[in-house]
This record gives sequence, structure tokens and C-alpha cells, in this order.
Amino acid sequence: MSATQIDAVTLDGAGPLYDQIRRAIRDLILAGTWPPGTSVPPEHALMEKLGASRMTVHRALAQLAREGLILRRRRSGTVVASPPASHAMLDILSIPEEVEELGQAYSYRILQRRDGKAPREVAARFELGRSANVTHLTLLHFADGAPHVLEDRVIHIATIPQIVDESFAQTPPGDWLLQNSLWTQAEHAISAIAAEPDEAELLKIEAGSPCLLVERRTWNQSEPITAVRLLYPGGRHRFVGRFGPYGAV
Amino acid sequence: MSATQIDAVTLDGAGPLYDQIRRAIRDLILAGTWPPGTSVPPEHALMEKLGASRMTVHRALAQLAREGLILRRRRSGTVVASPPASHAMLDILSIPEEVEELGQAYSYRILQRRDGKAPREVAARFELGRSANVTHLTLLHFADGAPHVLEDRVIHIATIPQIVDESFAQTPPGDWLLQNSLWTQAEHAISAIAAEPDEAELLKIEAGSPCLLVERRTWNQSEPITAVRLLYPGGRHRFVGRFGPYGAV
DNA sequence: AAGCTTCATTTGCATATGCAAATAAAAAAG
DNA sequence: CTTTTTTATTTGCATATGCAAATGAAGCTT
Repeated sequence: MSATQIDAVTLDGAGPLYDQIRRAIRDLILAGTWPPGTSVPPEHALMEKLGASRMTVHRALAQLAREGLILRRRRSGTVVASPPASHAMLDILSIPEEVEELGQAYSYRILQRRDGKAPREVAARFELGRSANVTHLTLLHFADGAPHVLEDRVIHIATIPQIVDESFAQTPPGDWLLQNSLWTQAEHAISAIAAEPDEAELLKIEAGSPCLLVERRTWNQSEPITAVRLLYPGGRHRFVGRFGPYGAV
Repeated sequence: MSATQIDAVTLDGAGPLYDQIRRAIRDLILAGTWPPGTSVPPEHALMEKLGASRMTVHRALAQLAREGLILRRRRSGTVVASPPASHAMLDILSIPEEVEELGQAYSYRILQRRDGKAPREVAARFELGRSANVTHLTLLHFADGAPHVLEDRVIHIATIPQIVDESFAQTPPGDWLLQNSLWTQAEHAISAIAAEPDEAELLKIEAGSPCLLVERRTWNQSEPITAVRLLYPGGRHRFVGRFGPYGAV
């Protein structure tokens, strides 16, 4: 446990002590200050640093563990957990994974890439100033060689500058972003639309046939990361989720 | 606090004590033994009945409160909470509410009702024996007089026998079921399909135009309650959800 | 009757203490 | 050098204790 780690934990004095501790650590994790794998100070250390009893520290950490933010093991200590890869209903965050779970071979092809100022309608998707620089990508994903989904994506360069040096030759942008950025907020919208002629041609379906449109935007603390539009040929796809009245099962 | 209430709480001896208590109470709530509004015995009473310390009982109850299953107030005590009405992304459980939230006037019309043995394809939707009796309903929901969604629903009579005496003249079946049954499991599937000619006519759209199809099935402890197929005209509807990497926001 | 005060109940929070379980690392044994 | 044993660290669980905060109910005042 390095001193830098524990010194980052500071309380704000608002509300119950155990909750201040919980929030302090949660925020360090969500802000990326403590990336996944970072070891969290042991209860004793936090206890001394914060002047709280062990039970109180324990209560905060136990709750974070229940929420899945940290992993705790006796003797080895506590580490920051990796965010769960997939997430119920609509969290097909990784298309390669989605395809491989269907037992099909995955491949993809980049159709177009442009870097520069965001055109008006693209900027609107993000509620972003038009002066912002973005990378605009169009690509097609295949399952067993057949078109699976058409992706149209905009990435906010200011949030992830290293994107300009990435060719996406090895990893499609969705997965690359999952590895190279941290997101704290996402929004999904799902709707049904008819395929435009150019889209239909790429997906090898009839123009006008029904497609499922998933639009997703992600942010890190109110700073936009990416907006993506995924067009799935209608009949071949369904999104399924299970849950109970009190939450996902 | 009546004796009947507290006597229902029994432990199974498996795992930590606080968790046995938590599960015991949770199960009473989920099974419907303690319906919403029932008052939960105070910590002192549980403490005596179960032979645990107050802190341990408190830990179990505090966790249930965080999960939203119970409501706690100082002095007035603890009561079983009502299940949350709507639920993130796809939990448009009540169509009247959905329409009214859009600021439109809601109405509906029953197109057809048949009671009897489930036809083969209907039974399949439920993974149900063909001998099971079901009520089969078709209805159309309107928003400001315009067709909003087409509903096709099957209800398992054995689970809710009182359905045979219900005309659904006042309340559409979805809402009636919410009030008259308890569900512990639901499954959603969402897909895009082209409207069949008869469906298109009812919804006043072009045959073949894209529609969003939501299929939902609900159970109470593995006993089927209902299966429903909701067909929304494509362009006019989208389902939106927000969440963070660790769960819904 | 309406408002105020007091009282009693119930939950919420924090501490101190002790022991148990898991297990990484060190020590001992072969 | 490898295997076994011991030790020490860290988390997990439960208890006992004390006080604080909220608030329903009862009693009191005017």
C-alpha cells in the first residue's frame, strides 16, 4: 500500500461517516484515479488515516463489494474490480463477443474514416459544440461472413486524444474504447426503422425491410466519449432480458 | 405486530446469520406472505425471536431497505414496500401510464376474447402443456384517438382463476394483472418486424412497414402468469434507458 | 378544539472487542 | 530443491453498548 493511494482518500463531512468513506472510495474508482487492479488500503490503514473504527470502515467496504466495485479476499486484501463486461438487456457493448456467443466467426471491415470538425447533425447527436473535433467511422461487422450489423460511430477526440494514432486494424472501435476509456454514463435508445437503400445494400437485405436501431451514447462525468448507431437486420435479431420486480435477476 | 407475522420468520441455518435473516424476510415478501404495506416486526422483536443481536438484525433489515424491499422510519417502524411501478428501459408495464406520460389521452378497445384450451402455438410461448386453460385477448390501445399499440395476450387461468369473472371493461388486462397478481420473474424480448396486412390495418400504417415488437412473459415462482406481444408502429416509438457500468442510474 | 410539550418507541450510527476463516509468505523438514 | 508446516495478515461475522434523531401518541394549556 503506497502512501499515494491512501492519501487520495478524503472525506467531505456530509452525512454518515460510513457513507462518506464509501463515496470517497467509489469516486476515486469512478474517476479512474484507482484503475481496476489497484489495491485498496486495508481496513487498518483506512481506520488510522480516517480516524474511524474498523467496523465503520468495514461497512463502507462491504457495501462497495456488494455493488461490485471492489473485490475482497482475506489475507490478500482488496482490489478495484474490472467493470462487468456485459450488462443485462441491451449491454451488448462488444460486438465480437456478441457474435462469438452465437457460435459464429467474427470479422469486420472499416468502410470509412474521417477526422475533423463535427458536421452539424453529428454534433447534435452529442449536444456538442460544432467546433469539436471528432473521428467519424463507418464499419460493417460480419458473423460467419454474413453482414451482422452496420455501425456508424462518432468519437470525441478531446476526451481520448490517443485515438488519432489508432488504426483500428486489430480491434474494432467499440472494443478499443472499452479498453482505452472509462465511462460512467450511457444512454440507449432502441427503435424500429426501415432500411435505406444504401444501408440495405451493405447488409444484403431488401431496401425498406425492418431493422432494429440501437443508438447509444456514453460519457465520462458529463464529458462525451462516443455516440454510435447500430443497425441490425430485423428478423434475425432480438434482445432479451430477464428481471424481477426489484431489479435484474 | 401480530404473532402470526413474526412466527413466519424462520431461518435455514445456511451461511451467515445476518444473511439468513435477510433471506427469510425477503422470501416472505416475494412469496406474497407479507404483501406491500404489511408491517415488519421491529428489531427488538426479531432479536428475541431469532436469538440474534440487534446489530445483526439491523444489518439484515438495512440491506433490504437499500434493495428497496422495505421502508423504514424511526418510531413508525418498518413496512413492506410496494414494488416500483416502472423499471428502467423496458418496463413499460402499464400502457395507460405510458400514454399519459406523453401527455396524450388514453383509451382502448377489446377486439377479441376467447377462453379455453391453449392452441399449440400459444402454448409454446409459455412452454406450457396444451391442456392448460388460457384466456386469449386481443386489444388495441389508443393515444389521443390514434392507434398506439396492438396487444395480443394470453393469461394462464390456473394461476389467476378470478380472471374468468373479469370483463376488462374498466381496466385493460395488463394493468388488471399488475393489481391482481404478483410476479417474481419477467422476460423481455425486443425485435423489429414488418407489419402483417391485418396488423397494419388496425394500426393504420402501411403493410410491411417496420414495427417494434416487444414480447414479455411473466411468472410467479416458475408458474406462468401471462405472455404478451406488443406491436408498436416503428418510427413513432423508441425505448430509452440510462445506466452506468455498475447498473442502472 | 387547536396548538404546544413531553414521553416513549423505533431506527440510525459509531465504537470496542473477540474470535473465525482464508491464505500469502516465511520457516522448517525432507 | 521441493514439500510441508507454521505464522502473520486481512477480511468476515457477531455481540454488547451507548447515544442521537425522528416521530407517533398522549397529555397539557389556553
